[in-house]
Amino acid sequence: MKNPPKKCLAAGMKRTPQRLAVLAYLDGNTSHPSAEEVYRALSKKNPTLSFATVYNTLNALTKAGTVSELTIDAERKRFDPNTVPHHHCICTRCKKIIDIMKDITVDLPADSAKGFSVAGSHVEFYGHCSRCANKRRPQ
Amino acid sequence: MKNPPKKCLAAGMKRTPQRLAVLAYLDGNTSHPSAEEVYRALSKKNPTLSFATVYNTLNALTKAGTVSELTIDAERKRFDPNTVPHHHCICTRCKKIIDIMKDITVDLPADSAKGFSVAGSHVEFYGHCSRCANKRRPQ
DNA sequence: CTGGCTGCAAATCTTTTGCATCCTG
DNA sequence: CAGGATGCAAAAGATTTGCAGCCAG
Repeated sequence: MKNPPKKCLAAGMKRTPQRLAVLAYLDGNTSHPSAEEVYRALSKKNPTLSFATVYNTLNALTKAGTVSELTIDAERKRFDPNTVPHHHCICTRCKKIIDIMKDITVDLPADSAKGFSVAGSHVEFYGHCSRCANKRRPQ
Repeated sequence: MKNPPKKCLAAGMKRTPQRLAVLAYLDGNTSHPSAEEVYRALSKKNPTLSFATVYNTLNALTKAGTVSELTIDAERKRFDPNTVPHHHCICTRCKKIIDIMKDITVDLPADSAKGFSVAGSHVEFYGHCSRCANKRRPQ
């Protein structure tokens, strides 16, 4: 339960130390980091790591389907190693994003979008996380 | 049904021609335009309109609650004059965003996010719109 | 070896901001 | 008439890209 299977690079992607570092950082990470957060976290131990490589790697991993790009934060892209479809709770106070791994059945109401064929859905719950619900100030 | 009540500027906001133009463009608009689209659409008729004013105005309208800022497109912010909570269908082919004005009941599954108090929710349906479902190429 | 990767810097794109001027209330 | 609003240009932030050198396969 503590060590989910390590992510692997998709076939055809060279196993460079930079890519493996990004992959290791993301693996099992539920903090939905932005590219900058990935860079900052890794540049300490990998002084040569460049911003461009982080972006290139994240984009390559996204294209390969190894990670997902989240459109949840208007200011920047966030990345999620959890590629299983799931939903999110977003704390409007501290901005924390919590994964909801349970299935949620949502049906497109009849007569809503004529002829739209649904392939999937994503639910965002807005509100206060447990910490913020009980405090005056965020986090 | 064709002319929804005209949007008004919030109390305290000066009624400048630029703001009224942005407001008129957005009123009843269901295309979820980005700041650039608003600017491009209006700069033809309002040659003096500046990008900065469009951004300032959109931000002011958002703060006043007159329009909503959508976090649906990873590339840029989009704006929606429809401030009634609603949901969206997103065509993964032509990128069209269709409003779903019907209520959708979504419950946060028990035991999901301990202590999270839900204030609202937003559902995004992914799939193909009617046009794209029947064609080989987008739109 | 060789093409894919990397790091660097410069370029792009989106959005914000400083400031002098303008104009609504 | 005053303070908020505008336009311009520059700044800031996020992301991408060109290119020469490097290294995994």
